[in-house]
Amino acid sequence: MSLKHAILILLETEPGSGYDLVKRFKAGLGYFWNAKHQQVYQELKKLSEAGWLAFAEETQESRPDKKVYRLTPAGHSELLRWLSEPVQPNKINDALLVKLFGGELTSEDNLRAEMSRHVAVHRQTLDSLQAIERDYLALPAAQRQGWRLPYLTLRRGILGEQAWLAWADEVALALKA
Amino acid sequence: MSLKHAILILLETEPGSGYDLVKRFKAGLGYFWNAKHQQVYQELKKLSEAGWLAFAEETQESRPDKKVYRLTPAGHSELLRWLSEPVQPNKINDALLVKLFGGELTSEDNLRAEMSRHVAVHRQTLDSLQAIERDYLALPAAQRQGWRLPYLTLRRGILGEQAWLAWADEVALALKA
DNA sequence: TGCCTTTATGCAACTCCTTGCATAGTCCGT
DNA sequence: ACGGACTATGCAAGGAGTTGCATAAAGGCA
Repeated sequence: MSLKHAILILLETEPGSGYDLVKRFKAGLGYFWNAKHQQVYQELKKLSEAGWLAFAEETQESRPDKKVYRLTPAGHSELLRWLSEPVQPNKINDALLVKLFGGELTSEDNLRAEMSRHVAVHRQTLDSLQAIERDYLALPAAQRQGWRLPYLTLRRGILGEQAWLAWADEVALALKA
Repeated sequence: MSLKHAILILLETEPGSGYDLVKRFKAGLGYFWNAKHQQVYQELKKLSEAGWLAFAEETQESRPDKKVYRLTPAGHSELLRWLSEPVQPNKINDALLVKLFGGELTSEDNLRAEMSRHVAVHRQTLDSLQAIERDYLALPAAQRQGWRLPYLTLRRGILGEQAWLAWADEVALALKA
């Protein structure tokens, strides 16, 4: 759906290679849009064929050559078009909840163990989001201004993870009884 | 991934047709696992071919005939196997956040309008989850016991939607300035 | 010297999921 | 009498995303 447009947004800010984009996904957008390297490369190819991106091959010494992609005017207007139209509310597919829903068929120990694995992951995610938040809040106000929208997405991550962990406490209580 | 197992869980509780399952998805599991009718039918076919489900064709008068699916012993043990092994933490793909992340390229009016559309959806979801919660809490304790695990998944939905709406308030504040 | 990680890209094959179309009788409201 | 919603299933085609493999050179560590 919007992997296309996530890529356009990242390249609009700054041109880069597929490899680059994967790293940038991990650093920022990655908290709410996941993509493996394969998908990024495939999408870059499609976006070039559609005329939304152009690339220049850069030969490098002591490193593999790379393709640096940037938006074409058509890509830019496609991005503006997409931004102006409504996006679909998100659909949730959460295997953990499927498991819990059917949890009567397995042991509570199993469910508790599963929950602690997930709690560990969510706590770590929350920690790293909060570390990013601290860095952001330490910036001078002028610089904060430029990142205020990405910061709102970060807040979504933080509030979401906190709610998740609060829920996990409820579950822990219920599974103790 | 686990649409297969969501179907196995539903049919383990009670056999049913594809059409049935779609309705049951909407009524319960649907808040955390989405599937269109096509996917359900396709999956039922695959699960039968894999030997995890068996079906009986029921001819009906004044209604189309239907296929009633139920678990085979192989399906039952596959379900137990799946429940005993860890599930992957959920990955998030949220187009709204992509849009907000790149929101500098569009107007704040546009972003505010987008947010209110989504707020409306989330408020409605929260309402209907809370209605289900009220019904659950009104049951006698003995009956509540049987639904306590599905109830925990409902709580996830409620806490998640509340956190989403709290975030939306933060966004509204930030976009006002 | 040998192994792992990083840089950098991609094919092939697959599964998962969506979209559009098709069929066909019943029941309900207007 | 007609239109719409409900019951019930499915094909065909395509888009989205995953998994496994392949290549290849540089730099760090033991």
